[in-house]
Amino acid sequence: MAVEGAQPRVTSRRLRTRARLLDAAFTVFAAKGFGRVTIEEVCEAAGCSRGAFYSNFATLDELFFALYRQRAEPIADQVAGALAPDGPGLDVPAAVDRVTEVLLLDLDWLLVKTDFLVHAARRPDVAQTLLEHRARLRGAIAGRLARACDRTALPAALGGPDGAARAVVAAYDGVTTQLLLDKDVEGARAWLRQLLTDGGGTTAP
Amino acid sequence: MAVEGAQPRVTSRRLRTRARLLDAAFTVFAAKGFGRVTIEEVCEAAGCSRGAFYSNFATLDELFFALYRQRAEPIADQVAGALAPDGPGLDVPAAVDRVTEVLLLDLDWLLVKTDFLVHAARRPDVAQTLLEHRARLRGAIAGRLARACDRTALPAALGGPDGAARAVVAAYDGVTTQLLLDKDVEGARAWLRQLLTDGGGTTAP
DNA sequence: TGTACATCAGTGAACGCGCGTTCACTGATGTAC
DNA sequence: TGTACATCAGTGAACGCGCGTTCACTGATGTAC
Repeated sequence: MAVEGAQPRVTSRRLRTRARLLDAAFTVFAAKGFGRVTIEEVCEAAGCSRGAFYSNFATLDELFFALYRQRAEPIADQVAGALAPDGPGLDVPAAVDRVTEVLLLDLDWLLVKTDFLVHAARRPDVAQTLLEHRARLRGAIAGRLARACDRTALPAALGGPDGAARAVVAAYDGVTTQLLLDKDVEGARAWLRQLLTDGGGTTAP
Repeated sequence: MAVEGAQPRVTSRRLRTRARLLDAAFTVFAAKGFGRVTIEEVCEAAGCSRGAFYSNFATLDELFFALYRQRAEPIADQVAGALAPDGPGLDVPAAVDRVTEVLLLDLDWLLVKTDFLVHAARRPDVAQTLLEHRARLRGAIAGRLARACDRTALPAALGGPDGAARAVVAAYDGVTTQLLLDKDVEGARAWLRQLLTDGGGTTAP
């Protein structure tokens, strides 16, 4: 009779519906942009009724946020993985390629992520979540750079591993902007590789 | 009797209404984001009827585009002005401060600009306009760097004035992303100053 | 400069669609025996 | 394992608001004399 954790039997059916809604949301948000999507469209793409939507989410905002979490969280792990030591020193070109693979693989995701950014920019609490996610990424990069620091001279202007990590993140953000417009994924990768490899200070003359 | 240029007497009244709509649009778009704004809201903020809106613009999209052009076009000029030679060499810190003043002055504008970016990312023709605007900015920077190039050694990784200009633009874009989240304008300026000043290779040891 | 006129920018009421939201129901899923 | 039951996830019709769009009108603005 006690209400317990108020966890009302999370059935597999429910899980499936939720997953279908999230997948559909990604497709529809990527195609049209968050602001132009209706609940009805998401439901149609997910192949379920609007009632099913309301059974799982209170608002489109909530679905959007859930979608962001679902997709963004694995990415920080993957980046950390891509930076895992492959030896005593840091093979900058290889690491850059691996990280780029994770961060710039999917134009649709960049689109949704940027939608989420402008959304977050107007809601301090959402911005907080995004800042924390970014801090995790930056931390992984800074940590890796710090460990490699004795072998790899970082340009002084960057101000240590922490500043360098900040610069790397800014480079990725900057290249994302360009990428959204020219859709030239290969160009973006090549550019980043050049900037971060030669700029990173690993190559001896 | 001939239709002539079909330019039907652009009255001052019309000009005033149009300007009011554009100003209102900026306020409302900045506050809520393009996707969440209604024609009615813009009209209310502009203090005119919806009929007046339709007399001046066909769609919200059209108004948004007009707003972008109106605000973005002077900026390229201002950046070019801020980079005008103040002597034979290039005073990097001063130039960076002046450009930053133009590009990162107004958080509301960054918000609207980013909205416009994601909008453009889904419409190739709009993206083209934005790419051209960015090319103008980049060209102004590259030109200035080229002229100063004999005195100022650019890091080789950047690949000449053109590549360096690209890097500078990416740095601004990257810092914009961070700025939208943490709203720390002063921090962003300081960071850019450090990165571009010391990284630019002007300071002799 | 003043007046009479023509045009057309802007008004605001009216229409109706699209979509968010609700809710009585149905049948899928999990539980108890 | 099979059956009977209870729950609750998901259905889809219905409601109604908000807003895009239209249009007959009014009065501001510019023109001609």
